[in-house]
Amino acid sequence: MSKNGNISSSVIKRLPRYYRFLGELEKQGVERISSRELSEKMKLTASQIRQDLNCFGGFGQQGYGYQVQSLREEIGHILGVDKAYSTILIGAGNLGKAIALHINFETRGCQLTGIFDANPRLTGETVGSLAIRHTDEIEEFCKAEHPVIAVLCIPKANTQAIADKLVGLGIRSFWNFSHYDLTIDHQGIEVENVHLGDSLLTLTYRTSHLKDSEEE
Amino acid sequence: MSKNGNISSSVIKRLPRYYRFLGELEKQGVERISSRELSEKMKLTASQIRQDLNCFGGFGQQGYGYQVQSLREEIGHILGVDKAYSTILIGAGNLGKAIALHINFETRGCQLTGIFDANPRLTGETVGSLAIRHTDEIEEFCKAEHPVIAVLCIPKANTQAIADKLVGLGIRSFWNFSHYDLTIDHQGIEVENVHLGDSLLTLTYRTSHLKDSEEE
DNA sequence: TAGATTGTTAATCGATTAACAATC
DNA sequence: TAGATTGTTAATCGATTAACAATC
Repeated sequence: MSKNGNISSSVIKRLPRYYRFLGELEKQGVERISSRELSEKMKLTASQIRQDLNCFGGFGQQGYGYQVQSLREEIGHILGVDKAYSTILIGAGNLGKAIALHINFETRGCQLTGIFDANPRLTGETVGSLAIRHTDEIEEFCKAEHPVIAVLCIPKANTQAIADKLVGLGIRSFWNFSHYDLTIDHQGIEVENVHLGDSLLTLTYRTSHLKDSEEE
Repeated sequence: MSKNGNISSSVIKRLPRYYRFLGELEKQGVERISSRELSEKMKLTASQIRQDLNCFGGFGQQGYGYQVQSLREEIGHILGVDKAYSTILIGAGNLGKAIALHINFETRGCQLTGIFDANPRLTGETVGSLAIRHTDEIEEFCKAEHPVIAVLCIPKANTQAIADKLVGLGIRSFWNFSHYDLTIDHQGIEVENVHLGDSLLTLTYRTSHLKDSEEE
């Protein structure tokens, strides 16, 4: 069904957004949509939408547009929402707990199976439906459960060492929230660095450069 | 000091990362660095670094490189780390609390001055050094304190309405964590949408397309 | 001075937009 | 059939990289 070839990373970054908008439309009972209509909602050009969707195959019908439901399903399938990658979270501080509780892993092809923290006082405390385990148990857990994705909510000083160890234990992808740019040399390991601080700082930049606030 | 002109948004997005790396180098006691050395650490081309830094002015010295400390200070100043924009946070659920506690607002030109939640049971509870207020108090608070930035950690259904109201109360920038693409029509309002779910979903995509795991 | 490295211009690459023939 | 809208190719735009003269 999908043409594939080599999809540019900018297209891939837009895919979850298409998926969300189509989900919204589906909820509203919209059955078909043209690239022009969708472009108005998403503030993209219709050209770009057609170009993007065509990377993967001809999902539309000429003269008609796109079937909302089936297009959403196709994109979801491409993204992998129907997977169930076993996922562990390391670091059950404020942010770790919030991520565990706030993110719907299941609808994104992941299944949170373990939460770990180095602080023994947290061991046994539950977060959602999972009990926090001590980090000493990670190795055993990985050998038994073979998690594929690790969410890192730990201080930056430990990040690289822990990630390297996890690679040895079979982790193939990292969702990294520590204030550290994780890089893994091993082939075939994926890293998604999330820098919330950077995000805020660009907002500060734009706030201080607003047209009507030329200060200095 | 800065040339300015019109800086492309891709350069601006890289600025906080430069700032972090230079901070790290400064901590390590490194005094000077060449674009080539920095390019190796940051996995960029030396060309791009020189190109980026030159948008703002000649921070380097030919034959020598860049002074780490002063370059960092310059970039920090451009980003606005020395501002103190009064910032409010709406929605003190798991994520809201974690953001309030986990993000160092001060080092990013912001000052968290108020936390609000619609749930009256949370009113009075403290998060860090701030007591949660009821959302009914937002209007009064804004009229007295004139906050500039709002962090939105609220359900997507309410986001647009609350944001519109906040614009009327003087908020000029939004850091939006709700699962909703906030758009503001008013001129001169900045929005930074953070979609953590999208970030995870692209990681799921890449996990399912790893070279060694061609499944179907 | 010779060596190093920037600032800056030119060349390349990739992504976005425009246009239109194909087709439902 | 006529009208609408896609799929796809060509044109444009912008961002990255390469090259090198300027200069510390």
